[in-house]
This record gives sequence, structure tokens and C-alpha cells, in this order.
Amino acid sequence: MKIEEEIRQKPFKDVYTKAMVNLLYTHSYLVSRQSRLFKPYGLSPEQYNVLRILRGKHPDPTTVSSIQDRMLNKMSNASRLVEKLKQKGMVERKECAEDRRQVDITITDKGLETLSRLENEVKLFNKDSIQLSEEEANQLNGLLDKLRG
Amino acid sequence: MKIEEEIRQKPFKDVYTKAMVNLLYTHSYLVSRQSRLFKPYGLSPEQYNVLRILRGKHPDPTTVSSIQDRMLNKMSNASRLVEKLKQKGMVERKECAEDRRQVDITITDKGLETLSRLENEVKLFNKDSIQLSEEEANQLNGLLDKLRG
DNA sequence: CTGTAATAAATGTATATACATTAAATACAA
DNA sequence: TTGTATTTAATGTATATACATTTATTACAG
Repeated sequence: MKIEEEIRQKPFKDVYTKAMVNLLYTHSYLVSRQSRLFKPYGLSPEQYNVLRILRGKHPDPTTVSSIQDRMLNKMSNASRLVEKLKQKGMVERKECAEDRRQVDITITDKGLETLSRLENEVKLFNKDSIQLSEEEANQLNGLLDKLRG
Repeated sequence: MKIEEEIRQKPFKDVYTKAMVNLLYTHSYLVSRQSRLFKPYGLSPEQYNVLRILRGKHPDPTTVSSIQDRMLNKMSNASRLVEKLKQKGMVERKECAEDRRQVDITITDKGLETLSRLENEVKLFNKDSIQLSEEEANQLNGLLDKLRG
């Protein structure tokens, strides 16, 4: 459905304002769905993302600041997200030997199992949530990459 | 920059997962910028959006549920956002005569003035934040509308 | 070496999202 | 008309974002 109908608004005067609103609205649509997907696993979308970052380095650890760097939301708070995951037994934390300011985070077996149980479901979910052909999805990726300048 | 570089990740195996991550990342990029834009005016991005909804109906009032309906984030909480705007003197609240369950919200002169001071700046901001040609921005809007099914 | 700057992580606070529950008013079927 | 269901708004709680500040450690200029 066109964005103007979805939020019951009169047509936008300029295409950039419309694109901004459209991006915000589409994001909300996707994240609401994601929350429902992850809920049965006791994870939020951001916690899931942190687990994926950690799996990418496993069995090597990742420092908190390196997690922050790779997070989708740069303004988020890796320190607190890691704490939540630790409470769930999905990550381990230990002081970094070479630089005692840093903290090494490693994903646990439980974390890896949770990711693996989610893997297929997430893949289907992503395809199902994005009602585009592969070619259109590629186009979208190109436009988003360009958009950010 | 390509999304894989921005979050230092290996290439995505499927285009839908890449599009999902790209949308989440681009949203975060835009909202972080928006927060900085609105901050000097004492508004959050969502509060600004609610003010715009109210201006669309002004001088008629809008009920809380109608605001909720038009919000970009359907899971948000119009009731609490209205309360914040009321504390800033930008909206008025009064019981609806025909249906006493409902509450009529009206934007105040102060709210209208704030929007009007922001108008040009926001327009420039949107164009500046979305580094696309008009044609590309139209394409993006089409893809986002289609994506949501 | 010493002191200052820079860096890493944690923490504090305000706002917002996600979702469940409650309270009041209204609609509507029996 | 009465009782049940529905609707509207408010509220409670957990999580996350945005940003400032603090604390500990390391880097590095003098």
C-alpha cells in the first residue's frame, strides 16, 4: 500500500520528505515483526544482532568496542546488551590480557545453539517480510547504499 | 559505502537478509541525524511527527487513537507522547463531548510556531540526508511501498 | 620518568518502543 | 433494560536509543 494511505496523509510535496517518512515507516513495520519473531527465544532484535557479530569471530573473542563498531545502531550500547546476554548465559566476558581496559566477549554453546535454531526461521522471515523479487531487492540495496552518501 | 563495509561483515549469502540489515542500518543512520536536528527545539523525532499530524487537522482537534493510527510507529504510545508535548505547551487536551472515552488534542500556537520555524530546515535536512536524484528517490519509494506487501 | 591526553568500558538519565493490563465509557444482543 | 463485549485512553514494565559523564588503563610528549 502507498505510504500516504497507510498513514492517512495528504500527498507529500517533495520526494525526499516522502522517502524519509517511507523509510521510518517501513523500519517500524519490519522491527515490529522482528520483535514477535525473536520473542519466543527470549531475545530482542538487537541482542540477536550482537550474537551474530560474536558468531562471526568465534572461537575468537570480540571486544566490546569492536561489537559497538559493527552494530547496526552505532548509538546503541554494546556494554548493556552484552550484560543482558550474559544473564541469559549466551556470552562470556573476560578481561583482555594485552589491554586491561578492554573486555573480551565470546559466544557460548548456548548462544550458538540458539542462533542455529533461529537460522532457517530468520531466513524465511526476511524473505517473507520483503515482498520483492531478487532483482528489486538488489536495486533497493543499491539505493540504500547510495542514499547514505 | 556498501553495507558490508560499514558494519565490517562478510558478504551476505542472500539478498533479502542483506536488504533487511541495510534497512535497519540506514534507519539508524537517519534517526541519529534527526535527533541532532530536533534537539535544539526540545523535540524528539516522534514528538515532531505527532505535531505534524495535529497540524494536518488544525484547527480541528484529533483524538489520541487517530494520532496513533497515523503515527509512523504503530506500536508507539500516543498517550505518553501527547503528555510530553502538553508539558511543553505545544498541545491542548480536552474531553470529547460526543464520546467521553475519547480525548481531543489540538496543537497550540506555540506548537504551530515551532513547526513553522523548523519547516525549511527539515526540508533541507531531508534532501541532504538522502543522497539520491529525484528519480532514484521515486524508485526507492516505489520499492518500499511494494516491500510491505 | 612524569603528567597530560586519549581510549575502553561502564553508568546515569531522558526518551521511545513493545506489549500487557486496567479503568471508564459505549455498543449491542438477549 | 440488563449484562456482556468492545473501544478508548492511561498506566506498568522491560528493553533499547541518545548522549553525557565517570573510572580505569594506556599512550605519548616533554
